[in-house]
Amino acid sequence: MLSKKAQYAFRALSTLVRTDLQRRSDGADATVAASDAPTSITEIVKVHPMSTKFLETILLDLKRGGILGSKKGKGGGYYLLKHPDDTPLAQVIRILDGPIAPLPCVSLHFYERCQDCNEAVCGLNRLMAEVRDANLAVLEKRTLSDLAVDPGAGLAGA
Amino acid sequence: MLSKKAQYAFRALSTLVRTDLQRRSDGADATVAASDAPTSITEIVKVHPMSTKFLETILLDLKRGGILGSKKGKGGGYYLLKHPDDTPLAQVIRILDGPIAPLPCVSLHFYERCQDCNEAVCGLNRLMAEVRDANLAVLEKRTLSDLAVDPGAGLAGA
DNA sequence: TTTTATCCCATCGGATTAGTAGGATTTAAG
DNA sequence: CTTAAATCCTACTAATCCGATGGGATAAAA
Repeated sequence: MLSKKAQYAFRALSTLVRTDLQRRSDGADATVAASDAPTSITEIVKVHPMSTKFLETILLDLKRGGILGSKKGKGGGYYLLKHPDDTPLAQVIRILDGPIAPLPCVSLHFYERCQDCNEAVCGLNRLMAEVRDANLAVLEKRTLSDLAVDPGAGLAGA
Repeated sequence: MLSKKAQYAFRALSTLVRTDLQRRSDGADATVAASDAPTSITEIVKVHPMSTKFLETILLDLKRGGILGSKKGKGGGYYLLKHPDDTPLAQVIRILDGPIAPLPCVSLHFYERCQDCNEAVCGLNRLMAEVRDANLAVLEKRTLSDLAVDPGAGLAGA
């Protein structure tokens, strides 16, 4: 299960994505830099009601994780460092919740050798690696862009 | 990540599965009932070193969950209620760790409505349902039998 | 100089997890 | 009938993690 941290992160990011895509279409030809249109925590909380202080630590994590940039002082806030297409959901989850794999011994980014079991011979290992791959197939393909799609378009029958 | 409980459960189950398959091939034509060949906690711990008391609570959970049967008293122990092919890994995980879905609002067996977000319109919902389905594709297909396959056979190149 | 922000660190209560303790109950065997 | 070996049951505990909060330092704009 995703932690509250990750859930809140995705909500906040959905707002940042919409802002980012707006900016890209308005200021065509990149006349406006992302760092010139940051969104403050206060603004995000207005859209997604949650603890301001808690969101603060989350956005800081995302910044340290290389997903967000920030601008301090009046008029400051956070902004996406890359195009929303270029940040897979997996990256967000790893920053806030750690491993995606169901076992440390099959984790790609947080690997730990397992005691009491020979990985080459352990049936569970192999199966959980399958689960990991199934997860990553979705989480590495889907990106921040997918968070912000307008559900009014084309989902009627889905 | 799987809890220790679930990990231990899978280890214990792998032993029970091997015993079960053995019995089925030895006593051909079902001359021996599963309840006549139970495996005690003591025996399991000999194979998989872990806290006896902790394993006790785990096997009790699996019994309450409908996966194991038990026989009390001297010579007693636990045994599989069904053919190993007929217990998907998903069932074990749900008993010990609860929901498989990454969010309560996309869980099939542990559904909870999410506050602060309209499910029909929420982008995260849709994506996490995808993740859930990817997980279940593996966890409902793979069964206890897959836990106990002999890795000596046919995995050399895998 | 004031206001509005991010940044940083420490703490805190509650929940969960992993494991323990002690005994009641059941069954087989001597 | 007694003993031994097993499951069953309830409660407890220690440690960790999670969600959240508090107080301030720093930076930038007006």
